[in-house]
Amino acid sequence: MSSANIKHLLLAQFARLGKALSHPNRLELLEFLAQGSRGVDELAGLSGQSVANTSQHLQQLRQAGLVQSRRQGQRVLYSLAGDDVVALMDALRRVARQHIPDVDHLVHRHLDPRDAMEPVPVDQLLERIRRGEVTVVDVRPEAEFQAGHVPGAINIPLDELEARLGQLDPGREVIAYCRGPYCVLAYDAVHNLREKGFRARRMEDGYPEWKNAGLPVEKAAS
Amino acid sequence: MSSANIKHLLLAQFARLGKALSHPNRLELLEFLAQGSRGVDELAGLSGQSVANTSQHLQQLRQAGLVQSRRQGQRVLYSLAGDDVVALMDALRRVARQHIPDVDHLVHRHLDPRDAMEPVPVDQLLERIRRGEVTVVDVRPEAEFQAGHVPGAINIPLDELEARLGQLDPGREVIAYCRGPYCVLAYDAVHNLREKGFRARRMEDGYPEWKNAGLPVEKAAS
DNA sequence: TCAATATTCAATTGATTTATTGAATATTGC
DNA sequence: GCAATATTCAATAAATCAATTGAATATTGA
Repeated sequence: MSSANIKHLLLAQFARLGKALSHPNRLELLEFLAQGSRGVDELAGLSGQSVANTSQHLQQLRQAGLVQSRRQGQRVLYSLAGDDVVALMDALRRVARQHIPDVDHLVHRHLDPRDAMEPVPVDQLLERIRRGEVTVVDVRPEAEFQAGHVPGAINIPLDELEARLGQLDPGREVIAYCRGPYCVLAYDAVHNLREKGFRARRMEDGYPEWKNAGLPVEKAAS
Repeated sequence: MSSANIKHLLLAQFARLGKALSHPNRLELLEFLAQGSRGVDELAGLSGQSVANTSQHLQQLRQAGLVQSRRQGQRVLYSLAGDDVVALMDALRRVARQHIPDVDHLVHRHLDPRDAMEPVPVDQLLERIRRGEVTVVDVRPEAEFQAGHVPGAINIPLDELEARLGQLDPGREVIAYCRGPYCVLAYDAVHNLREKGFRARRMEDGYPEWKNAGLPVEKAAS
């Protein structure tokens, strides 16, 4: 086999990977999976598409090598193929933010300028949690929270934030986080909390990055 | 605008990036561009496709934000949008190698096992070049060499290697490199050189990574 | 074994993508 | 201004992809 042929075979394989990343639905599935294993039905619900459609997208992701599946009883659980997939998605987001004006624009328009200036770095946060200096709020839906979350965090999905403000100590700073650096839930939460008079900041990055950094993780009792 | 809408707008933008990475021809163009600026005509020649086709792929890459173009006289010069694009391609290759059995297989089948074991790390190499301990051979085509290469390297395209063995000092170790960690030219060169009795190893990674690491670069006089 | 649940397969339709071709545009050198 | 060169645009046909629908498969619990 000639070098040129090998080169083109390799390029074809890389392109298959790119193709898997070329549909919004699949990217959304990858984002959910970055938070933990999920069944097809569950993913269909989270992404708001039909089960059959979800299944087909998942199979494309699996054929591309981005996710893997294992059977557990009646259900088939999907999960990311490895941490390097998270790194790949991160590289994708980074390029998008850097070189597509719309992306940077969309993100910035939707956040209080101070939020952008004061994200809490992940490494400092762990120490502050241990000292009990901050209230950490996970604003993702309950299902995602139960699959794994930052130790000591309490789960208040964004929808319920206003109704459950009473659970928060007004004297302590609140740190909000969600699915990742581009997840806007945390931005919205910080914005709302500040309007109510809380000191609030968002965690830089989200749960997938936290988990991926090897930091401790807490799970709901099953 | 609701958070959900923003999220889907962002996903659509990320997907556009993925789509740009979903065709082998475009990936090949990106690999050439990782070595320096090139004109459309030149890229068409290098990748062996029509000029019109090349132009259209380049425009897709530009719309996706992966490359940029500037006019210089009659020609339009294309180049990568930034270093993060190299990082993205690297993440893509890494995932492919890790999770697509064929890719790892293709790469390994084509190299002498010792080559895999003894790649020369880039950081050590610079010092050894300065001390004149090694002969560095750039096995890429001449046009790519002239656009930029490792300081002190000599250019012997793979085709000409056998005919030009006389230019190499048999007493000095030869280090071969080409376009990147997946470029097979360097593997082939090392293999051929060893058959002729030379001590030869390949440089880990290739010219784009060398340049991207901020290491010194030499260019042909223009 | 049988019904119930979860997932996958298969077939269809409409939309998108690719390579090719030839024409159109922009810049240089005369 | 005019010819020559480099690049881009526009239109086409073949190929591929996405969402929907209904059927098929596999596992659990009775």
